Amino acid sequence: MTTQTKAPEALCCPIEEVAPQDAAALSETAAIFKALSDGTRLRMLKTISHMTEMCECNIVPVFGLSQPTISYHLKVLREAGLITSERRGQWVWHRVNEKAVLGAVRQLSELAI
Amino acid sequence: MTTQTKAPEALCCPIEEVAPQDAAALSETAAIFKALSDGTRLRMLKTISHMTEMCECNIVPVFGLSQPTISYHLKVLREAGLITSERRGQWVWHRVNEKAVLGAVRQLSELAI
DNA sequence: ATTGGATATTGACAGATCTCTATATCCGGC
DNA sequence: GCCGGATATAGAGATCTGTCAATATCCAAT
Repeated sequence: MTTQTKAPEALCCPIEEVAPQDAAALSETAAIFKALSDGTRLRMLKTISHMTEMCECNIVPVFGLSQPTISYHLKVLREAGLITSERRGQWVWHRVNEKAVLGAVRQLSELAI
Repeated sequence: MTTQTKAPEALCCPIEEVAPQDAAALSETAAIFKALSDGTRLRMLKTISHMTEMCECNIVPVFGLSQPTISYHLKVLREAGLITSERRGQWVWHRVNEKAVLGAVRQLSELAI
């Protein structure tokens, strides 16, 4: 925050901020993208989506990572709202939350307008 | 990679990996999402998109961050392919690369199928 | 109640990320 | 050629992230 740059009005574009409510929506979207920003988590999502639903015991052997690490990634995805998890007896089943994914898709699309 | 979990065939779903070429595409997509996973960068993208194109001297005063930090974020976005930058005289103008954004949109959409 | 397998949590560590200050580079005008 | 403003790079520090081993918790079956 040191070097103050001053743009000549005639040559540079006028300054315009993102509206506050947009900024709030964007930071929520950023949280979703943060969850999506890891190759392992993306592959997990893709795999779960493809299988419709999966339990962790079947996710673990696929990714070459420890069970706690997979559990951690599932938690990140869950807290971002990208998957839902349901316990059935001993196992916990995970599925992709299409609504959340499509919400992110929409936010992202708007950047290309 | 310690605790081996073994799922009973009858109760758990069969294991299925993501195809290698999909995995490669996904890790490329993850790189784009990594660039999108920061609130500041998302707001920058939104602002640039809204203004069609912007030069850094006008981006800097909007975000309350130092010029080098903005320069860094622009570089991250550029290296992810999300913006293109063109020098005109003293200034560098940035615009959103719609193609890259839409590519990410498509990858993301497929997770919700 | 005890046992064993599935999942979650904790603590630790290496590496990445974001931010700054300071400085360098680039470019147009004088 | 020099100066001043715009942009880029380098170095440093604080924080966040992904991973593991160890351990705790939960559940069904015995």
